Amino acid sequence: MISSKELLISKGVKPTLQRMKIYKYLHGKKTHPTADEIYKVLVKEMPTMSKTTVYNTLNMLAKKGLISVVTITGTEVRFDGEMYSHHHFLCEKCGKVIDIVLECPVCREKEIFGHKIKETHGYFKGICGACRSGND
Amino acid sequence: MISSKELLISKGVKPTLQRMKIYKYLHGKKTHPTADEIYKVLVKEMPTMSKTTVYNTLNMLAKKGLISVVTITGTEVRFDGEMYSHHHFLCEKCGKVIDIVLECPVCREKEIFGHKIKETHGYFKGICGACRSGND
DNA sequence: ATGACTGCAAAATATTTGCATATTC
DNA sequence: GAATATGCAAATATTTTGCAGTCAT
Repeated sequence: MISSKELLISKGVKPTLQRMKIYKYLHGKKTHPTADEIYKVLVKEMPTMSKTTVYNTLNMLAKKGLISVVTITGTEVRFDGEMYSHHHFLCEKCGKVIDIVLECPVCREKEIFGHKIKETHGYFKGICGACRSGND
Repeated sequence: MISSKELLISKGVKPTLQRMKIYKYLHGKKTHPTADEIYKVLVKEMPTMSKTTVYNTLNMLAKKGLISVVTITGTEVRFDGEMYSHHHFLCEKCGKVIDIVLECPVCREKEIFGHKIKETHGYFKGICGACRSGND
């Protein structure tokens, strides 16, 4: 079991305190927070944390392949600390983004119609189970 | 062959001049413009066209199922006038959003893990054929 | 001391809202 | 003339940028 710190180092990322806090906050979390949500939580325990650093770090971690970007809502970018292949479901009622783990042949493609594929994202939109049964 | 006007009426949308212009601009177009791009084009031939109306109309048409929302970039919402099922490819180099028509078993699902699915979106990101071969 | 990182403030971008005017049935 | 639609301006939300200060090697 490799530590978060070693993981960052192995990808060539200098493990500063801010970066560790941000990465650890995302990793293993089932929610898919925005940069602003992450900032608001972390600034409480680290008052000097700035939003710029949160954005810088998230974009850098995404580029390094350590976290992934979820653009399901369109008006804001959400982040996911889990890198195994999975889809996302957005509930139109409660706004939650839920992980959907399934086999998807289309996601295995690395090239299509001459275009080189680096990332694949599958998004579903609808009403989640909890909202359907009235258990928010 | 049903006209755009009749199509809007059949979905309960009053076919005002502004709405017709916006719908016609999107429908049959292969690009996936933002609200701002649509506004900039249409305001030239119709100087009173306002951005508010463009946003209102696009959101309303999307809700009525006449156009679809493409959230592949995350920082802005794009719109697609074609409603047949297809995926999208975003080129990281030139920024183009390209339609990808393929068979996808996952897209046929109407419910998953108890969640009611209303929409499915498949997004690919990478380098498009033109950028790979240097023909921008 | 050099280069990398952080953080504040301001700018840029995208979208929504309040409200007054105009249009339609 | 009531309801609906439009349009301007202002507000809000999200993300990026410029730059000065800090930290680590």
